Amino acid sequence: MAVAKKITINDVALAAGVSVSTVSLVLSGKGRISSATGQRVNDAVEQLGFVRNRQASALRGGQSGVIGLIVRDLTSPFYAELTAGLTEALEAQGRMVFLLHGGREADQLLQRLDMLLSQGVDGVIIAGASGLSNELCERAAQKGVPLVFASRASYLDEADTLRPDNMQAAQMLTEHLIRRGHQRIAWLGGNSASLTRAERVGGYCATLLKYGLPFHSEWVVECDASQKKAAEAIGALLRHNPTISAVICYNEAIAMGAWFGLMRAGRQSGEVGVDAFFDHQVALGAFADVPENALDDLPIAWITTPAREMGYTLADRIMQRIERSDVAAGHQIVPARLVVGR
Amino acid sequence: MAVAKKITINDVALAAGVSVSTVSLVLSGKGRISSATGQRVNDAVEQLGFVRNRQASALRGGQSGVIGLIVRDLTSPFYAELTAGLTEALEAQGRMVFLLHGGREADQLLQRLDMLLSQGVDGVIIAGASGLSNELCERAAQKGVPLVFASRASYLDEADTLRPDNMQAAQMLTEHLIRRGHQRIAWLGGNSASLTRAERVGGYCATLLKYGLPFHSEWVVECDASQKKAAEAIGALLRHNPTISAVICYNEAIAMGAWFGLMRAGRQSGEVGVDAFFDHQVALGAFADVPENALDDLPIAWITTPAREMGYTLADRIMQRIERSDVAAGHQIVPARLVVGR
DNA sequence: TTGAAAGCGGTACCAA
DNA sequence: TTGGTACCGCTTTCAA
Repeated sequence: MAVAKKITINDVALAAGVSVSTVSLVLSGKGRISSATGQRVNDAVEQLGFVRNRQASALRGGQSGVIGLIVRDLTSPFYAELTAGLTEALEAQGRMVFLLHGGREADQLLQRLDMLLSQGVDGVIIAGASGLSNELCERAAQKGVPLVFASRASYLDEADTLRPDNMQAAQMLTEHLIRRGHQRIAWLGGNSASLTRAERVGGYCATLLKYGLPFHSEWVVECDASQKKAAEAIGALLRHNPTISAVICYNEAIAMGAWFGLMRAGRQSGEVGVDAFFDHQVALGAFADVPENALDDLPIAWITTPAREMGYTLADRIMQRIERSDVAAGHQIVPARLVVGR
Repeated sequence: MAVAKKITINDVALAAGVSVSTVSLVLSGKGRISSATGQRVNDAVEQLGFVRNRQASALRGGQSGVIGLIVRDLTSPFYAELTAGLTEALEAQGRMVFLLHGGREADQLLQRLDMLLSQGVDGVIIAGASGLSNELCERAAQKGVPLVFASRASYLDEADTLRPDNMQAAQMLTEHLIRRGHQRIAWLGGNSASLTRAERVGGYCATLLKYGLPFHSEWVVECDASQKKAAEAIGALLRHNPTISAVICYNEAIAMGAWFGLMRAGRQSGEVGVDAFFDHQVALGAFADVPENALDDLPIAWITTPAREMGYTLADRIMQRIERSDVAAGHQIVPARLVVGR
């Protein structure tokens, strides 16, 4: 299978017996072309297996049809889902995604941005940057390339940002538990240095206050995302505060561990019936990255950020910015979704 | 922040007081350039904030520095990890990844391949295709673009393929359990239509035979990737075959469910001591996609395919194919890694 | 060691 | 409705 000579519009023009400009017009659907010529050109394209070279077309001034994406950690389900949503939406429009990975540091990001710019992307999305962004914004603006941020918390102040509503998510979850009759609700997991967590805890706390329910700082427990640690932590928490009737878990791992911990505690105290296995006296709520999680067999109320839809929204947003320069940069907030386990 | 005039090598040449060809030479490090001129050019580049337009450079004949990746499902941890590894390795070389998503059907793949080709990629990787690939291979070969497949099982016969060694993985896991003294080992999970599963079951079965251990087809149980179903299935399995002392689980969800099932069974039979919680009489082994799983607190022997390293290897392989056309296409097999839980 | 100029594959303006 | 042609930004002979 030898490498065939590259097929260009010249070849197509020759085969169709027209000029290159005509071929170009047919390809882009512009100009008024007689259907006869159009037909002949398309036949030639088909026959020769011609694929249009977008680099050349972009070079001349058109759009490249490519969006650059710099994502902090593809391995995290949240970003994986977001990326999937973004590429899906973009592909549906015949556009593509340039994927760059990692880079928390400002200069690394800048370098990656340059890579994208040098490839002639139409727009850039940075998912999961935490640091400030002035330099980045300037560089992109200088090149006339729109830049949009997507993150999990409200780090950036001036940039065009899409982010989940962490407070509202925590409120929804807390309210759900309250409506289920819980009055003494604790918090388990996360690191107090996390902004996402801070926003969530804020929502939790505000909701308690709103309903006139007690808030104790000892009921907000930090914990690594390890099942074992979570199991131990919830055990200790309940031992010291036996009146707690519901616990909000910071993420899946914490929730799993908490559930184990409850089971163990139940057994040890000998208070639980035979089928307490799927039925606890302490209710759990939890934040989860992805809805279709393998853990959704658990009797837990999950609240999730629709990461895939964030991807769709991002696609819309960046396309708007690309197509109309008058779109104002601003913050857009994505609401969370409650999933009540069986 | 107005859009500054685009800066080209012409501007750089002007600023440095040399010709464009000289600038080009300096940029690509070719030609013999006096260090004085080189310095002046680099200064100008720095000052103007020039970024080289790779589309133009690729158009003229150079490489684009871009690898196309079509991945079946980014949302699967395995492919996410693989993608992360690939981009990481490629970025380290100053190259980039075009990400395309989905497309199991042959014509969808073909269409996506065309998108990549039209962007002038240097090579294409398809991760997770199951169908045959003749058309794809031809199309790529016709364009002179190397094509490499990465998959989880040996679907493709003639193509250049990288894949995990499912048989060996199953062998390792089975042998591990045997060395731990288990003689009656069952299999739980997966769908019999899955080729990956077939390869794994093959390895499991072969190892049993090799050690002269009993194999019963009733001990190989199909099961959806649901915790609840897995818990029920393992319960039924052990009820009917109480002599089974170890179970190999097809994936994480199955393993989790199996573990629950064991716990429940233990409680119901009342045979287990108080701390049987982390200590079962039936041992579990499991396949897992990603090593650093939240589940690794469980006392389970995991076997994982090093997906990230598969990404690195893929990067190497495609680069070889790009740089030297004499590299033979062939199958390359990635060994698995055993992780013995605490 | 450096410069001039001819493309790479398209697009789009201006004529015909 | 079509064709001719000057570019887009860069690389690469070939001369100077």
